[in-house]
Amino acid sequence: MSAMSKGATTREAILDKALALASTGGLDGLSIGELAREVGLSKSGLFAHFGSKEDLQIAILRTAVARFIAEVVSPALRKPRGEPRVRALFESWVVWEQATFLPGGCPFLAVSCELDDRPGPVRDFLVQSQRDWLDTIATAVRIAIGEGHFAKDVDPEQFAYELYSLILAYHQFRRLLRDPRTDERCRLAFEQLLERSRSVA
Amino acid sequence: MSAMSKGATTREAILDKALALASTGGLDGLSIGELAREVGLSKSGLFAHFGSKEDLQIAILRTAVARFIAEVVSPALRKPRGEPRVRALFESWVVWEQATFLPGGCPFLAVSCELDDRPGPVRDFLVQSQRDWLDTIATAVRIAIGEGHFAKDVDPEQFAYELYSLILAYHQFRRLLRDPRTDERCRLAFEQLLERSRSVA
DNA sequence: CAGTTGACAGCACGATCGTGCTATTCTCCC
DNA sequence: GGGAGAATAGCACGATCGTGCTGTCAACTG
Repeated sequence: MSAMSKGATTREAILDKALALASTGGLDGLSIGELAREVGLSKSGLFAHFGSKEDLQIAILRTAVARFIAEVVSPALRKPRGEPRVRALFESWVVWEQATFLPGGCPFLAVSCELDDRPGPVRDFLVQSQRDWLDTIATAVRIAIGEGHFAKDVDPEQFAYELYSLILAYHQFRRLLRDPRTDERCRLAFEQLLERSRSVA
Repeated sequence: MSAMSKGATTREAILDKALALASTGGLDGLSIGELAREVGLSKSGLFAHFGSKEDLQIAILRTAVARFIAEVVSPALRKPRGEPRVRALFESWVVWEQATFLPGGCPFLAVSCELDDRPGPVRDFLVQSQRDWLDTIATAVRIAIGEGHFAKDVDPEQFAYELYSLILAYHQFRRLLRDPRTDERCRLAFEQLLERSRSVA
C-alpha cells in the first residue's frame, strides 16, 4: 500500500490527468468541470484541493517540472561530463516530447503561447523553469568546453539558444505540420550543431 | 472615399482588431463579446458578419495570410534571386514578428499550440499556410543553389526547417523569456546558417 | 426620391465557466 | 471501535460563452 494519505493520492491523480489534458488543450482550455469528470470527482470536490484555478495551473506546471527533471535532466546528469552529457540532454528531450503521459507533447511549449502575453504568477513560474533549463544546457556546454570536447570560442548561451530552437521546431513540425521526416531533420541539425562546436582534434 | 460598401468596411475593421487580439490571446481566448466591445458593435451585430465562431477564426487566419504575403513574401520576391532573397525573407520575417498591428507577435505561431491537437478546418487552414510558407523558403534556397550562391549539396527543406526553428526561438525568447539579446542570438545563428550553406568560392 | 436590401441592436436561450457554502461520508488515530 | 478531522458531494451564485430571432434604421439602387 502507498505511504500517501488519501488526499495526497487523489491530488496526484488529479495532477496527472491535468498535466495530460494541459499538454493538448493548454492551461486555459482545461476547465475544472472537464477535469473533474475525467478524474471521477465532483467539481467542488476537486476544487477543494486547490484554492483557485490559478493555483491549479501552477500545481500542474510544478508537476511538469518534477517530471521533466526526473525524465530528462537527472538521467543526463548521470552521463559522463562533456559531449556525451550534452547529447544525452538532447536525446532525453526528444523522448520527453513523445512521452505517453503527454499526449500533447511538451507541456511547457504547449502553454508558452498562451502565457507569453499574460502577466502573473503562472507565467512567472513558467519563465523561471525555462530559464533554469537553459542554464542547465549552457552549463553542460561549458563543461564540454572545459573537457576539451568543444572549442573554447563556443558561446554556451548561443548553443542553448540553437538547441532550444531545434526542439521548438521539432514540436511544431511533429505536432502541427505532422511532417514524417521531423525526426531526421532535427537529429541532422543537432549533429551539425555538435560538429561545428567541436574543437579541432 | 473608399470603394468598399459599409459592410465590407466594418468587416475589415473587425478583422483588424480580431487579428491583433488573436496574436496575444489566441483564437480561443478571443471571445465574440470582447471583440464586439472593442470594435464598438453589439455582439449580434458583429456575429452577423460571420456565420459562426469557426468562420470568424478562419477569416482571421485568412487576413493574417494576406498581411504576411504583403509584408514578408512579396517584398522579398522583389529582391534579386539567390542569397539576397533568402536574406530578405529572414529579415522581413523578423520585422513581421514586431509589427505594430501584431501586439502578440506572429499570429501563426501564437495559435499553433492551441490548434495542433484540435482537428478541423481552422487547423487545416493554418497547416496549409505554414506548408506553403516553408515551400516558399525552400524554393528560394533552391534558386540560391542554382545561382551558385549556395552549395549544391544543401538540402532546401532542411534549410527551411532550421530557418523556421530560428524564428520559433526568436518568438519564444522575445515574447516569453524577454531575453534582451534575442535579436543578436537569432541573427548570429542565421549568419552561421548562411555561412555553412555557401558554396566554396 | 422612393423602395428594397442589408447592417446592426436588443433580447433571450441553454450551457458552461470559476467559485463559494453546507452537508455528508470516509479515513485515520487513539 | 469510536471520535476528530479530512475528503468529497450537492447545490447555488453571477458571469460569460456562442448562437439564434426579431425588429429597426441606415445605405444603396432604380
